[in-house]
Amino acid sequence: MTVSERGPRERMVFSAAQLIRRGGVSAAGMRDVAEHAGAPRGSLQHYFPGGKEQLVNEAVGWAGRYAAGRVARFLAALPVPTPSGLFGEMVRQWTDEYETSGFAGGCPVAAATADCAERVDSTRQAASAAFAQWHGAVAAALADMGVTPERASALATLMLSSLEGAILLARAEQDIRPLTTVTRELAPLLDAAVTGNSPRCSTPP
Amino acid sequence: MTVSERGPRERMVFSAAQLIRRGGVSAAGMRDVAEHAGAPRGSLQHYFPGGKEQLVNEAVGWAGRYAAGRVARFLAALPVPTPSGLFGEMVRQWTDEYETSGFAGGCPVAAATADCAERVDSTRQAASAAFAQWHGAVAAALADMGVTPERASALATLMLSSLEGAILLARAEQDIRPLTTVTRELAPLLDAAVTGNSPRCSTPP
DNA sequence: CGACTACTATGACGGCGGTCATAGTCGACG
DNA sequence: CGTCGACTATGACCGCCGTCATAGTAGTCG
Repeated sequence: MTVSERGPRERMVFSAAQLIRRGGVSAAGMRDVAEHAGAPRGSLQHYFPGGKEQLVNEAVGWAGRYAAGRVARFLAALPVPTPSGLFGEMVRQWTDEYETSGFAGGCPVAAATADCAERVDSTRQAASAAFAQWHGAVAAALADMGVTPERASALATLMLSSLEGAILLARAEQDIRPLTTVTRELAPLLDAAVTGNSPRCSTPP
Repeated sequence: MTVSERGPRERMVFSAAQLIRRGGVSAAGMRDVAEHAGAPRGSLQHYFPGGKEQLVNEAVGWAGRYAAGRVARFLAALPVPTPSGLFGEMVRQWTDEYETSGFAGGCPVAAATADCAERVDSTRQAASAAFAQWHGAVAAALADMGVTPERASALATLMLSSLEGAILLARAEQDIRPLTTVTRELAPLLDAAVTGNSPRCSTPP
């Protein structure tokens, strides 16, 4: 959240991600990024000779690393690690933000994908890598909980998909209900995978 | 898919949705929309005096109506209606497109949400209405299958979220696997709701 | 001190995109 | 025929945006 400290270069990447989050890539002008980062405009062409494309790609990469890093911190915060607990924390990050700061922003990787996936292949690849990193972190966490690697990967995909989609719905409706709904509905399915039981049932009534 | 027939006004709305699907709202220029629709540029300001905002909002509304309409057609195509069967058809529409035509486009409502949700409230409302219409159609279909209204609504939210998120991942990775994964993983959970059993288990092994 | 590199500062340029203004076509109706 | 309304056609305007060019500062090393 803090923009201060760390070099101006990193600040600009961070600010780019913040602005992309809100209005997509085209709404994140280079001048805006510099101003938001409190950095001189002239530094943009110095640090990012590849132009906006490079800046956007680095912002997407930063978001991927950030999301993956959060997974570890979520795990550490859980008293007893469970798939539903992890997913709940991942979702809670968004409900907290939306409740305290409003529904201004979405996922920067999602925005970059929607805006650039077709035209700018390097950005699409950056988004793919970011999702892959995030997915890998979640899948590894699930595997640590005793889920088989194949199902861990599949469930991680399901978690990411549901979260991204719920973020979208929540922003459109300006209501966190989609987020809470997917958390609640997915919880039993997620936890069922950790027992090593049938994929369907976990705890009988 | 057909651009021909129907008045030029409707064609332009349709074309706008098509272009928004690909590169977001900012990539859908007014001149591009007119050209893509084979309509005269001068007609834009005649049919859409509200400017681009109106055009985008109508495109989003069109997409919502289209998605809701598809639900009914999917139901009709199913030999025996089940929640997982419906979801499979909804997903299949996307896997079919991506396999035959490439990963060029996503959901226009999602793109409009990501691009305009914060700045243009009328567009955000249009997106919310579109999602609501789509959600209502899915929930009604589930209720017809014997799912209680509350769970039908919750599962519809889950289906929409997972589908939208999987579309995003699929476009980034240029691979339909996220789509097939969510279909497979969600199927037992969805069908479990139709039996009226416990929310967790349906068919014991 | 001089030179060199890293970084900053700012103005200009070219293109694009939404919108407006103005005029033109065409059919209907009286 | 005249007029009116619906629609089409085009060019111009203005602002924004990414990029480039050029120059300036500052710290460092020889």
